[in-house]
Amino acid sequence: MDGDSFCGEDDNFDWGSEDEREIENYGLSSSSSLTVPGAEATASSAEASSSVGSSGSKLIDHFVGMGFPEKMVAEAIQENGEENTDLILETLLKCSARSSASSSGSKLIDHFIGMGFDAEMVAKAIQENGEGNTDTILETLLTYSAIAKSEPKQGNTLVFLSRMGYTVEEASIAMERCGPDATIAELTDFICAAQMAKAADASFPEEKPKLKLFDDNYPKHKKRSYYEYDKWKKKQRLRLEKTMLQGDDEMIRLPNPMIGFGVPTDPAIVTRRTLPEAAIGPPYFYYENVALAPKGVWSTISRFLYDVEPEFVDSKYFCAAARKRGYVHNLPIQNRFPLLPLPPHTVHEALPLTKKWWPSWDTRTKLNCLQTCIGSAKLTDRIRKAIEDYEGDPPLSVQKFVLDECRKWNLVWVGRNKVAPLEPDEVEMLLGFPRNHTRGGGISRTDRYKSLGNSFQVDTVAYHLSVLKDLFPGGINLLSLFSGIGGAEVALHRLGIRLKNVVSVEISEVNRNIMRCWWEQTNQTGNLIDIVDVQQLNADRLEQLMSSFGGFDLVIGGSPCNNLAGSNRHHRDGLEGKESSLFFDFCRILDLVKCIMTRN
DNA sequence: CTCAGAATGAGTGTAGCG
DNA sequence: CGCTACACTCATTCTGAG
Repeated sequence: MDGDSFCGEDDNFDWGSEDEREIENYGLSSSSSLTVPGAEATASSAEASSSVGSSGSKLIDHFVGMGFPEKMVAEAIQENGEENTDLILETLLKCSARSSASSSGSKLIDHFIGMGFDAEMVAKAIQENGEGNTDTILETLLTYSAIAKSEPKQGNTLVFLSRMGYTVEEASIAMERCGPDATIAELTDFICAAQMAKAADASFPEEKPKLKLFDDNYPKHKKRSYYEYDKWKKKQRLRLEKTMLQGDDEMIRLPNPMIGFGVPTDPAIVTRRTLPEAAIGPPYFYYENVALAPKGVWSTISRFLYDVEPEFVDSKYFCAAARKRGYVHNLPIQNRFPLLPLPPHTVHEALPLTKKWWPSWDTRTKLNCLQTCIGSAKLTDRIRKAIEDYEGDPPLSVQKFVLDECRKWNLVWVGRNKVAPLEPDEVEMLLGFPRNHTRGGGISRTDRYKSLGNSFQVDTVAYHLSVLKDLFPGGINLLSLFSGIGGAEVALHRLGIRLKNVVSVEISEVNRNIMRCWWEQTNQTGNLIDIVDVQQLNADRLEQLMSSFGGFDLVIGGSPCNNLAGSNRHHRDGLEGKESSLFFDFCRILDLVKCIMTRN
């Protein structure tokens, strides 16, 4: 069943190749020097690898315990020697990939049980889906376990890895090998090493390697198994190794001031940069997310986006509200220009009516980040009551209370002793959207705040995208992922860049309506295609779309920040969180677009 | 059912200071 | 350099009113 295009028929695998040696060393370096994230998992994985090799039989047990047949293990050990467990594992992976098509039902059951699912559940799932399709079996199992609330962590990890494009088999083996507490980074690196071992099977000199992707059913198996991908992963891994060896020095640090490669008011010192070769378009891409994500997240994002260094920018240099975001893109950075007219840069300029009521002891000139929730009426009432007892300035303690709340909720002064949250249209204006962009059409006030809070700051993004105007005088074809209320589209439109064909992927119906509305109101001459779910966007669909208008010039999107954002008390799970892991769909789709573009 | 209000801190980075 | 205090954060979940 498995296409296994990277696992060639050639049995004469060169175990001494350079790649292999890197893999060989990799386990050691990763377990000895990975400090963040997940020191626990590292410890357990180091323990696992040191516990084997003490005796031959123990070694066999080890691999048998991972689900490999004893005979296969024995042969692999004979072939590679006892010392090198990593090489043994590669051999086993290779062999089991080959024999997976003929795997027996009981082996399959064991396989899923080994993943932590209940035996009865597994049997049922296999019966339901047949033995052939492990993917659907897994989905069924995940559904069961989601219902049963059993093993949510493992289930999530598997879903996550599968979303990244790995097969269930690869993922589950990695999970077994790295232990239950392994971080996603460790798991992906493990899988990567295994894939590279397999990729080395394919002879190297081919010049048009990616074509294999399209001859078998890629989207069905989601396997990212082509030469360029492996090359890419190799670079990523080398970089990761380097970062781990050098410790925290290589961790991505936020710039201070957060102006990226420059802002209109503070031109950059850096005007040139050298992009990694793999990052160079077409297409151009532009990825956005919150700057203050948990540690390690931006390293991973950068690593998955061709090692491009993120550009961290605070939108307070573009408008009257802060918005600290990281942008990973391969756009030129010379000759940027801002949208005109320049938006107001202070609260007083943005909201002139507040100036009259603004007390001298509130020294704010900028608002904090515009979020998805607003302060309540009760809070503003408490603040009024706290202040109105005093003739002049309230005591410092009261001032502090009021200021803290004002900063936390972005309250502004709208009357004597009266503060209030921003109105939705004020948020629209601050973010660079046309007035009433999100108003009407059946959207509630709460939803407006939510959609706006999740959006781009248009002036900031437009500044970065402005370089496209000269590059594409005739307009661009745009693939907009996680479009939301259309921040990217609005930015390009305001830059005067014609939108020829826009494929917009957005799961929220109200947001799609907002976008469609804007599209029609602004008399666009191009073509807008809606897609609901990024996960529907597979190779077939992309090829079909791209063949009709000849590829995308720009792939843009900010994937969900839910599990990265500091405001999230409940599920700040990092990139492997339920929503935030959609980042890997951005990567997957960008890779596909890149592939299709280079082929044509 | 929708909608709005209220309660729910941790994680991270930074400025200041000895 | 380490320490401390402080500031800030594209949110989720529950509850009650209508």
